[in-house]
Amino acid sequence: MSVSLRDVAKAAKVSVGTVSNVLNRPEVVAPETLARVQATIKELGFVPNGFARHLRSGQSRTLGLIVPDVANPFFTEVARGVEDAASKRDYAVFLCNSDESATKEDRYVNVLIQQQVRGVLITPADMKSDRLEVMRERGIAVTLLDREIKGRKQCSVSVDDVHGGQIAIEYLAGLGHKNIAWVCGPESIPQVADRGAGVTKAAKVAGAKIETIRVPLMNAAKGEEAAIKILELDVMPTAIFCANDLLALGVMRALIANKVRIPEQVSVLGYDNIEFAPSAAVPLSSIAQPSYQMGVTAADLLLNECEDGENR
Amino acid sequence: MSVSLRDVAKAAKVSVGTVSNVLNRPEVVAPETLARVQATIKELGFVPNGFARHLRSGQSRTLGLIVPDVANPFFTEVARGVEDAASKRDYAVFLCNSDESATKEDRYVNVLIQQQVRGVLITPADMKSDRLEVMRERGIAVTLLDREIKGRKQCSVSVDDVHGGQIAIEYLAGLGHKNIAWVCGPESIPQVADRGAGVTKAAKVAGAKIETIRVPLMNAAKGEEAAIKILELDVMPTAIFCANDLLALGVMRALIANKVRIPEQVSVLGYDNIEFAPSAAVPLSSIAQPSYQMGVTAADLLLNECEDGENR
DNA sequence: CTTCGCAGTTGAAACGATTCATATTCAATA
DNA sequence: TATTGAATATGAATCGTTTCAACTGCGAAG
Repeated sequence: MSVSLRDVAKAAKVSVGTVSNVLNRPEVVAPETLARVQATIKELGFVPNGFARHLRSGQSRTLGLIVPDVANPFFTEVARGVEDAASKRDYAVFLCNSDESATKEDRYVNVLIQQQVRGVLITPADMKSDRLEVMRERGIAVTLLDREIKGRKQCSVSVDDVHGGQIAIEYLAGLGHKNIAWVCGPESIPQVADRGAGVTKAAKVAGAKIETIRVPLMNAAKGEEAAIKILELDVMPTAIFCANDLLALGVMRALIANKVRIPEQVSVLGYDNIEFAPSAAVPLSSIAQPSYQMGVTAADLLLNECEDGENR
Repeated sequence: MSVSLRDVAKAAKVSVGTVSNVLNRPEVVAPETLARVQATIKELGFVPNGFARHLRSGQSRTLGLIVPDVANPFFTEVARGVEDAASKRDYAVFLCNSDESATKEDRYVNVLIQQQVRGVLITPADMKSDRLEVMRERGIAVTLLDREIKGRKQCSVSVDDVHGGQIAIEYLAGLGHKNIAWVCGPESIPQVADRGAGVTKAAKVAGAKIETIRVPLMNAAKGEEAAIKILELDVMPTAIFCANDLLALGVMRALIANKVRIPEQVSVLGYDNIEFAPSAAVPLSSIAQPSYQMGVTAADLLLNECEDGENR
């Protein structure tokens, strides 16, 4: 059915080895042979079989990218960065969605191993598993995205979330706010914990009072709930800092429904600066993360590791 | 380095054929042999090499999904649907982002052919190319997503956009609106053209007057521009229907900035019902598309085609 | 007139699975 | 006891590439 390298060789009256050279090391083939073989390839519409191609060397030109939520604009931005960087170096990317579920994550890790990906970029759903170890052992390079494991030799790309939390509070304190609500998710998410640490640290320096409102999930609906809790406080804060933009959008929605004017009566600050933040009816201020750049950096780091290993 | 089927065979003291059977046709293997081999597989951490695996049969268990924009929530929803349906049938999905560029699309089609995907779901950037033909010839099943090609035998999944446009106008007319603005993108996008046709048709029936505002791109910034144009009209419409939610969000933002109250003074209706529509500070009404379901349906359709071909 | 080196080319072996015709075992039947 | 057949297990051939040692010409050096 499909045209094989052998067919090309026969049609161009050369050996299979020569056709392979035309594909992979054109500089060693005599110019006229090269031209003739290339013409034949085009004529027959030959596309090399990726399976067989790297079966021998055991090396593909594909990467895996496992994110906890493709629907989160933050991660789609990261994915674009990864994809662009990979494309530039002629790699293709398998984008996988773990939905924060360890089970799905395991499934995908397995699929990626079967597909013999060269490396994997992952934001792991949990930090305990030995998944990463398993991949390492198979010689698959792994880079962590937006999550870090202390005490392990392991590439990772993440931003300084402690610093991010600090920036936020410093910004609000600079506007004169002394009474700030901090709306966040579970402490178990490292980013939340880090941003929280930054908040505490900066609040102490600025002499601001922080009221922490913790919700179990970081989406708009939970943001609304958080806003209700804030409205019930004895002393209404003058500013609200949310651990991500979805929370912030929910908070704003509930506040507006309760006739609270933003930003006149209360300021709201988000985190991530997703594409929709400025598109909200009341534009949301937000701490930006260099999401696209994180993707690019992570992919480059990973590919460097892959190709380093090659020359050893 | 990596554990091969042969290693497992040796360790379990059976032949390679038996190990292969354990993997693919466990019912023909004697229970105790089965157990022993499975134990060995687990012990050695063996994961079959996908390349070699389907080299023989020429059939992988992977699909490709090419969308014009992963950052668009509509497409991420579709992607989730595709992924879930594929997972259920034990297929993995390569998610590719063409950015509406024919060049990137070509690149990905090639990558997918090399990866020997079983089938491809695609929302083609342009309708002229012979990409689809090329894949067909190689025996790769193709299903169109949200775009249709007339006069070709070709599976496709899309919603009736003419009907969608009609529904929108009927809804607004039912609320008493007789003077409606239709904010849309270029006529060259089939969905826009179809929705426009529905708008015209329903307006005639309802006796409503339609003012068409056309912008070159369908994002929030262009929505703002459209709103400015609407404010400059001699007769201000009482309702605005936008070709997608991003446009609608932009329109709402500009209206609010100009002290127009929604929905008291003017109603705004979007299309797609993206996740952020209800999260906007003024919740946006929107014509829903069954995006997730479209993904599921398309994937099932494609897989049926793939597996049909198998039994011929 | 050898010998050497170089550029180009060749084709068999290898990669790691699946497949399938063949072999083995063992119990039931003649 | 001999024959048959069902249930299992075997292992060589195969898929489409890459790799690499060996080969072929051929001009230059000795």
